[in-house]
Amino acid sequence: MISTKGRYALRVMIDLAENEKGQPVPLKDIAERQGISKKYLEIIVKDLVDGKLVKGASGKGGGYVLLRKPEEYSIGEIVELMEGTLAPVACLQKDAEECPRYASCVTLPLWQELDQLVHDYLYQKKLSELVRKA
Amino acid sequence: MISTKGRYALRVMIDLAENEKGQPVPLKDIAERQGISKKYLEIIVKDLVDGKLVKGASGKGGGYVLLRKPEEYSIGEIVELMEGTLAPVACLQKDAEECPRYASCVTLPLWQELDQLVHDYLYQKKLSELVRKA
DNA sequence: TCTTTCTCCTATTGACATAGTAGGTTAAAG
DNA sequence: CTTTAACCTACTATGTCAATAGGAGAAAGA
Repeated sequence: MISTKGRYALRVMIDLAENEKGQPVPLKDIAERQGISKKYLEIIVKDLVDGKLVKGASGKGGGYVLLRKPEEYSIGEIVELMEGTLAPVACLQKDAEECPRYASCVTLPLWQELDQLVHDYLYQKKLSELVRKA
Repeated sequence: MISTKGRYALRVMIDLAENEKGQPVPLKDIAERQGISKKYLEIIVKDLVDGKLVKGASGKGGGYVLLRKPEEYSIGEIVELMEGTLAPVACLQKDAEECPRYASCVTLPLWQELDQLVHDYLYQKKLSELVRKA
């Protein structure tokens, strides 16, 4: 299940794509438009900055800006950054400890196929597809 | 992310399909074969009984039996029973409180499509496809 | 009948994640 | 040099996960 962090982050990215007119977009404005506490958004946007998806500008006239064009962001990378993983089961996570049943596991192919399905869907989908054009 | 409950339940169902020879299969045997604590499996199997996926028989010679043929169980119904939902986001759960952004939500179609994708994949897949034939 | 072998039931627990809140400090523009 | 905004550290309530513990009740075989 995708948490608020992943869902809110996506809405922030969409908001940035919709409202950035060359100028940085202040978090306060995003919080108001989206109806999400600014304090909580700070945590989320920090992750987006650390993940190199957006850039922050301090001071008056500051705010956040996208680093690429909306069509160059996949939904998958946004969500995966926030959630840590898209894997449907623990054993398919990147840092998963090796499962002793790995070689004989009957259910593994099922989870792998599901993982692939979700991954493909979310990485093929671009941010630009969710942006309401003004 | 699918929890141990869902994954273990699936393994129990597979174990039942593989080892049931007209006789009930004791939980002790399943626990040993699968390397899962019998105590924990009791919780899981109780959910399977309540969900009418298996039947329990008390007393000596007792154990658990499938109520249908393996090809008549979809993986989806097993996992969904254990997890409560397959929905990727809270607002798509059956008992979800109505979201005030429902009508205008830009991300909703994305989650709906993802939900459909996962649902279709897991419901089309049958238990019989995971059973090792002796 | 009595013992064994099972299922079935209630309660508890440690660890961790989620979804925030609170209160400040630093950076930059005007 | 004041305003505005990002940035940083810490804290906390609540809930879920993944079990464990200790039995009671049901049914079959000796």
